[in-house]
Amino acid sequence: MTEQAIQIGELSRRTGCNIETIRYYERVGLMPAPPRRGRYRNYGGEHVSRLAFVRRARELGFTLDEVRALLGLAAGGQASCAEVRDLAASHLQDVRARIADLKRMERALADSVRACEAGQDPGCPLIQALSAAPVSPAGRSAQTGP
Amino acid sequence: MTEQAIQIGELSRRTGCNIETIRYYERVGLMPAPPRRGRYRNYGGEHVSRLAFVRRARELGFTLDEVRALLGLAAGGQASCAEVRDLAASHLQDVRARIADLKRMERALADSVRACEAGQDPGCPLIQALSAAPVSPAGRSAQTGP
DNA sequence: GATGCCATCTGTAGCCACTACAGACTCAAG
DNA sequence: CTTGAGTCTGTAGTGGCTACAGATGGCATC
Repeated sequence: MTEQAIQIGELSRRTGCNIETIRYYERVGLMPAPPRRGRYRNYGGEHVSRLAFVRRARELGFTLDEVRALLGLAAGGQASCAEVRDLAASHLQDVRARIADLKRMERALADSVRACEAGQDPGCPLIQALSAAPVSPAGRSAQTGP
Repeated sequence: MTEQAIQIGELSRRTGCNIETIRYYERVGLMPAPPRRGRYRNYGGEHVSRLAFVRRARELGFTLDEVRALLGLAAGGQASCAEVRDLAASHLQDVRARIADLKRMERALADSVRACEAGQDPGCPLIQALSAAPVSPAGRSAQTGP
């Protein structure tokens, strides 16, 4: 029979997911509490695929809440395709915003490091830049992101 | 006199830094405990610039530990320029790695959303992609990043 | 001098997504 | 019987804040 139950260690090996993380997913309701043999958890094929799904969604940067939503939609047949797409599209916007943020950092950092390497100034240019005052002495500033 | 002390609210306004965050920085040793008038904290110009420094470093994505290091180096004169540059360069590498990670996500997400929009497949292509099996059935995988 | 109101104070708990223990137990092999 | 690997529960820690409860402080107004 190919339908044998596996233990948490084997599930971990098959999905690349940490054992502690698997138990954590169970606690927060992302994974169902599996049946037990004695006190040991017993997983079947459906658990392997569900956990793999979760992991792949996480690798795409979805939050656990979004993953929960995706799991719900995945169970609901193809009627939910539009909802899935919306969720993904909105997450994509997030990701792009984060990339833009990081690119701003990258540019500023690269500039400073280059200035440091040129090394003409009196005092470290990077320290100068951090000490100089674009924090608007009379106004308030906006945070980086929501 | 321009040398008057300000309270935490005014410091917050001048730096754009949340009051609770200022107190948090004091707790974790990023900001010195200022003198007090009664039980109220009293800040001077040096606090304004230090906090502004911290905020700018944070906006560049430095961790609080790195900011601590930068503050130490900033106090140490120009001898430390090389160390500052190294710190910034290594942080720059981090930032670039994170950008690369996010770009991978972005590509995968954009592809899936596009497939969803084409909408030929039986079942949502995004759900299909998450359900399909590139999690290496026989091996283990690496996490996204440290 | 009593009242109202805002600012500030301390201390604690919550967020996210894990990760890391401590200390008990189960089970199979040697 | 012992040993060792695996699993169990429960709790606490990470980073970088943010939010709240409940107590004071100080000033203006009546």
